[in-house]
Amino acid sequence: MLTSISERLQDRFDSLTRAERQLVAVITENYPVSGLGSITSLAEKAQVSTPTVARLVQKIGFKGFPEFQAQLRSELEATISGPIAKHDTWAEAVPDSHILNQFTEAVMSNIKTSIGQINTETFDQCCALLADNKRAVYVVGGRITRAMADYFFLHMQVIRPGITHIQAISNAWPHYLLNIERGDVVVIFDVRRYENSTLKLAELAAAKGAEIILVTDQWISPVSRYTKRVFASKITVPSAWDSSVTTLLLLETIIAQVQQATWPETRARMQELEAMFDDTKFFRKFT
Amino acid sequence: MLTSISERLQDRFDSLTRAERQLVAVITENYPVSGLGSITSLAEKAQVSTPTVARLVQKIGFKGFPEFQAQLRSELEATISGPIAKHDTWAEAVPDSHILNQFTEAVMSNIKTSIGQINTETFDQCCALLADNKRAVYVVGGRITRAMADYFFLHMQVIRPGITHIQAISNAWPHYLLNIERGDVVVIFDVRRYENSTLKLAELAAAKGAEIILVTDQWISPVSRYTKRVFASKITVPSAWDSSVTTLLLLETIIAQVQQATWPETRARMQELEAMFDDTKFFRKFT
DNA sequence: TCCTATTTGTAAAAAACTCTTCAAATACTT
DNA sequence: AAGTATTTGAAGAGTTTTTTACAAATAGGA
Repeated sequence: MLTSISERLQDRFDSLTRAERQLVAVITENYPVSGLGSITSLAEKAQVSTPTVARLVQKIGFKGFPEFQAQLRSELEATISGPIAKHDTWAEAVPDSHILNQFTEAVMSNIKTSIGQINTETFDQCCALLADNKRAVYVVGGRITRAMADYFFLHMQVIRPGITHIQAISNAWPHYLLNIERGDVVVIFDVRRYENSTLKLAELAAAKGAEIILVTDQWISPVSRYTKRVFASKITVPSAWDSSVTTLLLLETIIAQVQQATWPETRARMQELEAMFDDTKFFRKFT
Repeated sequence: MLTSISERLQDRFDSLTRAERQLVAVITENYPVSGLGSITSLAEKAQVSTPTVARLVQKIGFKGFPEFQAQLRSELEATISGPIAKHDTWAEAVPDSHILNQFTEAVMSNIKTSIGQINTETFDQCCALLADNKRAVYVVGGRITRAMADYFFLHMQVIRPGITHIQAISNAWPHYLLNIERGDVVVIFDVRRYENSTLKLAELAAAKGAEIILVTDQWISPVSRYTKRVFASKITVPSAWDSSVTTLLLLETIIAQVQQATWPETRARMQELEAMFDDTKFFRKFT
């Protein structure tokens, strides 16, 4: 296996010349950042000439400076990224090339990117809106996002009263709009291909003074023109389809947060539900 | 004080254009290493043109790409001299203690554990079964898993004919059973609290000689007594609720794999669907 | 539907960088 | 101390990278 650059430099240090040692000292001192600039700047910092640098990297086995730098970058990547990116933990059981691995890696990366970009203030504000029982909540899903909207609705329904699921795709949605009042919350799901009916619905809801929360993809649905509360998830994966995993993660986090905020009031609802399950014997006893 | 590049990018994210957002996603994903190569390689990775990169860095206040890179290096220097481990991408923007972080970390860990435990042979076999058009496929969801079953159904419906969604909770399911034949595939979703009707349905389906695929949680539904094809996901998170993220990831991977396996036959179906969308103008043009 | 504004990429010019050549400087040997 | 071998940097050739100018494509509005 290829050894790291700093190792190679250390190994050959004895056989190097004065100018080269000077150079190695500079590279090692602030490793590996100092090697990431231009060959010129590195030479200047070490007070040697550029040919000296070029010769050194060739000496330790690279075709040229750019190749040396590329290696440096890839080492850096390995250093910086945590165990997740390196898939050390789970790659062992599954061959790298298997789709399970490829897919999981892509999803992990999507999650990291998307969650990192979320503004926590926006997040907290949205949760506060959803936890406010005085505001009615409407959940709007489209063709693709139907399942996500349904999942969100299902949980929120247990947590709080006054929640309604609107299928933006159906003909019935204008009727729901009649009930929307100023201050109500409308959670809109819209990913590519963005749906015209959803956009129209958003426009009307905004006109009625509703607070709109938009859950969308990295390309951002045009619904965003009616609200500042936007959650954009990265959804591209090695598949003919887009991934909803990041979106689901976001939803579950929102659910957890709202649940926590409303716990005192929700507690009773939850217990009632539990009791109902026990009575009906609809479910098996929790194992 | 000068703000960091990733901050600058995220601050202005809303006001950026499509190509620029693509670019930001790539930069952020493997930050900051991806920005340390040439402008050309960065542009290629993000699938945008080099001028787009040049324009973006100017937009966020640099004279040119080299200056941008210099700043990136100096940030890196500051980061590296400190604890490297702290550098997780999402940890920068989100305080450690925030629920977004706790939740994401828990989910990541669930994913790692669950995907690692999957037997690739079982996985491949299941995909092969689902890709076989000669077998009818039935998808069975319960109360909690309804949304997951629906999501799976929605995608499979596009990929292949002969797929049916059964709500195990409804009264209608015995009728569906009549149609099940030897060799048909029944995909059953069952997480705690395991539902009696689902178990009964599995028993009957097994008696008719159906191939059962079970998607369940870490405690494994009793349906497992009727099949060896079991996918168990870890679903515990810091919440009053269980997480479905890992399950969804599994489903999407199966969808991707089946899609790939049946591509030649599916291609036509997909194109027809696309054409329909274009005709109906139901959706907006993909941005 | 057409028109305007914006966005995006192509292509070529400008700039920067990398590498090679060669001669001067240095170190080493006899 | 002189000769030889090695090391080093200046300079420029050749390459790549960055930037700019402009035209095509796209989106949004009338």
